[in-house]
Amino acid sequence: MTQTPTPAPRLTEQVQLDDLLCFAVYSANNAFNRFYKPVMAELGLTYPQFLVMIALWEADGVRVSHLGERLGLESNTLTPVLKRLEGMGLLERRRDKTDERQVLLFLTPQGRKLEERASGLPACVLEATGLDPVELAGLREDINRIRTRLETATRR
Amino acid sequence: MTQTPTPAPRLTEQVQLDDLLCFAVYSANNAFNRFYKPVMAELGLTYPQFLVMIALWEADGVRVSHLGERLGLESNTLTPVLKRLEGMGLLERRRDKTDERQVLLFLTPQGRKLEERASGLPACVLEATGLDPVELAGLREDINRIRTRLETATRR
DNA sequence: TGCGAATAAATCGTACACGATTATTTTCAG
DNA sequence: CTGAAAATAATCGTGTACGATTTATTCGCA
Repeated sequence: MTQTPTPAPRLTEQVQLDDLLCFAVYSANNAFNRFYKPVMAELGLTYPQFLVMIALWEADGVRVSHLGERLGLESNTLTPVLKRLEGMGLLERRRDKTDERQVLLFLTPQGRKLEERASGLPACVLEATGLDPVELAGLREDINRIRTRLETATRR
Repeated sequence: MTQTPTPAPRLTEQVQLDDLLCFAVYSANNAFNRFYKPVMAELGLTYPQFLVMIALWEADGVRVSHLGERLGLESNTLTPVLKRLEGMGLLERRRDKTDERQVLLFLTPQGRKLEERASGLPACVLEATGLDPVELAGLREDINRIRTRLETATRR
């Protein structure tokens, strides 16, 4: 009846790299980055800068922390990006007069104008992925569900 | 009959940030990073370092470029990571005697030993995502399909 | 054989991401 | 009314990603 505890099986006996959802997401994110790079270059933006601009095209005059909630980022990441976008003349960072702790983000006319030049992008990406919009929406929801689960599993 | 060409609709009228598959993937990747960070810290690794180790647990003695194909990365990204892992004593970088251009990667005993300490991880992640293995496999395949499509759409 | 092309990895500069800390301003309890 | 706590953004250091270039080595072929 004496029994040595069965050792946990080796990790690589349990899963291969290609079995890991996290690796699929990691690789897909890198692939999106590479795909977007030349497209974004025409706009003079990086991919994360583009995400910031989309958020501001939707609604500007918001606080840095608000933008951060929208993008899932904090000021340590956003501040340098926002300064670069400001340096390009696409937005303005103004301290809120009624609460000087806060910084509000306003698009410049030039920043608004950029939206026109980006209008062809959704179709372009849709074509690259080769998915019909319904499939795409389903996949997006599945991925968002995972993200939510990970977030609740992370904070403790 | 004279007709001004209809202007392309504003990008943010076509899509919201949350409609974008790329943003879902971007956020999910960040979420995975954050989820893994404290777990990886126990192993003394970062998340990308962990991916490298998995690849090497599966097969070591390989070239840098081979590892790069496996991970979808190139030497400009891998070399610094590999040097850190070598500095930690987890692997060795040896120039191939028969072709001095190539660098071969060998796990040290310590590098192999680390695999044991990581054996609990797959279960841990499975629990965090809350998916059953079948769903997870389906989602993984969908994401990989997108990645492949993006890659072929990127090279030109 | 020798030399230009090809291959493999490393190096360099820029731009995120993020934990930890800091600086500034506001809030609020006593 | 005041000083400690909270809120907000910025700063700093480390570690990826990646385009462009560089260095070292091997290959191919005239």
